[in-house]
Amino acid sequence: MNPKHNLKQAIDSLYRHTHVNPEAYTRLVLDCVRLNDTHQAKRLQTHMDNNLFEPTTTFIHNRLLHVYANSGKLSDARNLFDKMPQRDIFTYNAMLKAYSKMGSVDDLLGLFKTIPCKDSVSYNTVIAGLGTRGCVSEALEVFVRMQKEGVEVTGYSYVSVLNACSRVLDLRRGKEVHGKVVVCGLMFSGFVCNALTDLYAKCGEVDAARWLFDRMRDKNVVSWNSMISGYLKNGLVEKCIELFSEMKLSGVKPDVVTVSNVLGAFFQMGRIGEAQKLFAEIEKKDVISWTTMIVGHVQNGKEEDSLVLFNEMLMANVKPDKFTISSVVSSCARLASLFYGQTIHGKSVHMGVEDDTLVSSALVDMYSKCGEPTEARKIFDTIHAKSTVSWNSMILGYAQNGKDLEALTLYEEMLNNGIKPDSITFVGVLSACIHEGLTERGDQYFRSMTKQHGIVPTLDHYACLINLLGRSGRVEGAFETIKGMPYKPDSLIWSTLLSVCKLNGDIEHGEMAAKQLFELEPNNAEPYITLSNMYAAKGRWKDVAAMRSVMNSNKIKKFAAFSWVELDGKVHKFVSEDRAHPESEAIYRELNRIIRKLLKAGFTPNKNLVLHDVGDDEKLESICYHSEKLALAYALMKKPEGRKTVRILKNIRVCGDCHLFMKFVSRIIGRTIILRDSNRFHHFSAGCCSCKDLW
DNA sequence: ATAGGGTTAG
Repeated sequence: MNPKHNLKQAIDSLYRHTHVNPEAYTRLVLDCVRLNDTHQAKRLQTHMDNNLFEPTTTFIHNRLLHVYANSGKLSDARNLFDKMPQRDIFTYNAMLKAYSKMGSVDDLLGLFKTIPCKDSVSYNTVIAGLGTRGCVSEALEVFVRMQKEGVEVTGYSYVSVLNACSRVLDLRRGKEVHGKVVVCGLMFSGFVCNALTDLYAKCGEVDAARWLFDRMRDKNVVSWNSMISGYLKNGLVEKCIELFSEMKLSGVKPDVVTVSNVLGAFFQMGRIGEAQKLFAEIEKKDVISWTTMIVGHVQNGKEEDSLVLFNEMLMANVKPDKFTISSVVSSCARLASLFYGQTIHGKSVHMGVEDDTLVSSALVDMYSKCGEPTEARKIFDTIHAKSTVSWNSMILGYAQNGKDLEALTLYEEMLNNGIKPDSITFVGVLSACIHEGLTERGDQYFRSMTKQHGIVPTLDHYACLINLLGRSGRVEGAFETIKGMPYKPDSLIWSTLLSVCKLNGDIEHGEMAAKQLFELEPNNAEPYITLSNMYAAKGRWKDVAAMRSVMNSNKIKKFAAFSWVELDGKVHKFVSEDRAHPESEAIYRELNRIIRKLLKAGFTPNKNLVLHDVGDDEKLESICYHSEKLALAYALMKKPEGRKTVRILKNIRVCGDCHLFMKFVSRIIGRTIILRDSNRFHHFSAGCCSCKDLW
């Protein structure tokens, strides 16, 4: 029947006897090895200890050690190793294996030094262990030493050392090893050739990899996978899919690794349907293929589907790991779904992965993007070994939520803790300065990047600087910055300039920025709308009309705007002037009630923010029923009582009228509103917004 | 008498 169950029963019966003959132990330990069953191995060892059984050879203990080593049970391995009366080369090699899988590099090298009679296997194990930790020079050192000491260098040695090189993309040293492989005549070994193919592919020399691949006599599934993943890593997505077709014709059966690679290729091309079809065809779906599906959906803006997939994965009894959890957490972040985010947070705690860098920073990001910087901070404070990534997530979280001074304080704290800031850190720091209007301080931070931290500013940082200068009225300075950049300005730079021009009513520079954007992104309606609104603000209706006719003749469509709210775990989506919701009538009644209340309190809709120069009544109509207002009305209607915060999400930037509207609602109706638009967070409370009216 | 070390995917 079930071999694992049989083993358990055999060991159960062992426990009913006190005297056991050595052959029985030998038989059982071999079963433990065959099934790699650490649990039964431990029970077996306990039984031997309890009965003071002292084996005459090292064999049984060595096999137990091997089971522990192979399943990463480092402490069990170490305990057994420490109390073994005699040790031979098999003992040492098994312990080396345990360290190379789990322990520190120091432990690994420390043990290696003490081994009295190292053989080829000892060397190969250490080289492999060093390689998986990215210690290439150490791995190479051991490799050289083994040659000097006359230990036999085998295919195993070459594969391990090549793997070390490819892990850190060290092609120069990899090529030296390649030379040695040729001299030794090991080019016909499949393992060695696969490792070489992988090395060249990973290091960006796809053609060299393909050359080797084409000359391989017996390509196995790993050969194909190495080449397919090489194409994918180098962005040759079509080649990757093409080779997959060739593979199917070759008669080598694709496995779950092949499919995971090809899935990645389909997702990169947005061919989601094909990815789903391919995924459905794999019989044995593992964590990685599920996670690839989840990540692929998130990358293609299908966050809800990624959560559905996550559920299906759990139903299929595949255990998620830290990669899965961090990607579903970021799915929740992008959806700003506090409900699911908290559920998955709970799951991560249960799994014990919440302290992992990947997971914890995703959690900090999730709570921040749900407008909960205080919760984010709680997570941040529990992280044991905070990495640059952890600090970055929290600094950015504060900055996104209008807690700009907290962001800057945290940055100073980061420096005091001796953590090195990186390029991302400064995006957070600079945007905090922008919103606080700290022009001088921001400028200093910008200069400190190169001077004190050796970080080359990217276009993102220049965009922050332009924002910083522009918002303090120095549009000319912002423009000079663009001219002085070591890069060609991209659309981000020009749209940043355009937005500060709008703030300053600087039509001259605004037109210049818009003109660049028209060329860089001919289908983007944003610059047309912004420029048009700038003209409208100055009453230049002729120019407004001209903009509209250009948009019409070039068939430029506004990006569909929508907002959504999450109520009791269900997402409700609205578009402008939406009548599709089943409770539409009630929603409009509620919204009109709110509008009347606000008008009495002095709210004046800002009619200049409408693109079309239509009649005033019509303007009012189209502006009053923007999607975020409908979402707000729905949320207030469904949750009228209590002081609960209303959270609304919007896929594009909030307009000035809606912003003013929300401020009024927070004061007159007395509810806190968190509105996340495509750009940042707006916390409305008592008539004020955390963005300080700059966005 | 028995035993060990290596390649591919997020």
